[in-house]
Amino acid sequence: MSHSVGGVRQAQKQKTRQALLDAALGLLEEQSLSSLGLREVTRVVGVAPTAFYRHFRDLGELGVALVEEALGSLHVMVRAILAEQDAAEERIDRTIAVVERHVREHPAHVRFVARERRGGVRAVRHAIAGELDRFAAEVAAALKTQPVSAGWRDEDVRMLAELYVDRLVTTAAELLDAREEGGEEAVERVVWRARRQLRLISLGRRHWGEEGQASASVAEAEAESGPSGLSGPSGSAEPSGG
Amino acid sequence: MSHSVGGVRQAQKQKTRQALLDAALGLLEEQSLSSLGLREVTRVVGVAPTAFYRHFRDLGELGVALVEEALGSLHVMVRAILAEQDAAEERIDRTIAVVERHVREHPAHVRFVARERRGGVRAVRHAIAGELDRFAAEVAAALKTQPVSAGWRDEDVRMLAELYVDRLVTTAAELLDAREEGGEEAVERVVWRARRQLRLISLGRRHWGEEGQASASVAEAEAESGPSGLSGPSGSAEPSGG
DNA sequence: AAGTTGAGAGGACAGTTGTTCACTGACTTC
DNA sequence: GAAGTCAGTGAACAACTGTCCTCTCAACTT
Repeated sequence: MSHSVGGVRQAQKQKTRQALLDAALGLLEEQSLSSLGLREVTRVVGVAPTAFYRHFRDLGELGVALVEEALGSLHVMVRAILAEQDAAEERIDRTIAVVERHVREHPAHVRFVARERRGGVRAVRHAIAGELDRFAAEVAAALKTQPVSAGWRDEDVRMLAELYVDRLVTTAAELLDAREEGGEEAVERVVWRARRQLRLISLGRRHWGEEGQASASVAEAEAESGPSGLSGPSGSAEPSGG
Repeated sequence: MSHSVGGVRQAQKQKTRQALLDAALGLLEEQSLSSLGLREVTRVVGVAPTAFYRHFRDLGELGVALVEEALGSLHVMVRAILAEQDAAEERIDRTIAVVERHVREHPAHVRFVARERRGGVRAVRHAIAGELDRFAAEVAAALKTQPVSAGWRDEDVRMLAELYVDRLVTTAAELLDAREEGGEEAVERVVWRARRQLRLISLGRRHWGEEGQASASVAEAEAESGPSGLSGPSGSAEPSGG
């Protein structure tokens, strides 16, 4: 048993590594990553500043690790939402309930992602963007299987998924703010708004294709270029060469 | 002329104050407010660190001033969008064009708002939230005058306005990222997506009321409670007492 | 013309920061 | 059981931070 990669040694290392992550996450509740200090983190853990380097090159690297931790558990969440095959209305309620639960159980993670998504550390921004991208891809795949998506172009399903994901992240962040600054009343207001907005989006979705994609001829022209080609029918039309 | 409040004196003061704001805004392109240093700012301007205190108590106060500067000009922008009475499709194109222009002309302001909206400085977060709230109110007032909004409840117009505003802010931030990290192609992708998402929302808006507000009886019950009361019809119903 | 004001300078203060280096000693391997 | 690995230590480093105090001197007031 003691032959393969070390046992107690690596376990203890992982333990302090996790302690560093936890301490950082705690400190990040009231500041942003780019202002967080290395010593500040090690002080909370109760370890020498130099010990930090055994685990991360710098705080940016720790930040990226935090992203994985925060958004990894999120993939579990989306499965929960997409698993059930409810009607549109119940699906919205379930979705929001899951978001509420997630915010309640992982407030620091939610705050971290919301804050650092546009934060001052490039590597972390990219890590979050990448993770949310994977997230959107999952949602898109699930949306595609639903009857409402019949006849939809893949890029359109994807743009809808991205709209949903962004809305959920935003709602989670707002929910968090409301929870600790506005009280029960503010929370209810956020929930109410999120529900209605999702309802409206879902409504737009159901009527997409009827008249949403402009005229038929334009829709055809677009079908060949796609999202990466040009910006479609508009006042400021781009050349199709791209 | 020299009788009333000072002339040259106050003018010079305003000048260095503006220099401090500009310097801070520049430095904030690559870090967040909570990591910005007082000395860092004064060094760029070329004044003594202590001079800072003549204008702001601390960097948080400077941040709030930056919010006003950044979001003040934004109100002009919304007037431009809402002024024209185009058809829905052209309105979307015009809107996005205005956003693109704004991002091109005030990139640092856009980045600042996007970053500090969920940033680590409470006072600044609140300032941004307040300003975006005023902004949403303006949009709501404009939406209300449009024929499509006939029969809409005020809270629903407001929630739509907030959806639009959030989408525009997000789009501006994404546009900025794309512009300086992804090249022309990435910018076009963002524009394409934003256009489609607005289109879908606008579509949902046109069909709101047909079936969007659940059943009639429930819609009635909601009409009395409103957004601040409780969360309306859902699986996890709240008591009406609050 | 004399007196007041206040923006900014400059020095000094105690703390804090990230990073380096040689070190210890419990665990792992042979 | 000897040898080696390596997570964590502790001291020292130069650089930096925000804030305090006293000072100057141009612009203003009367």
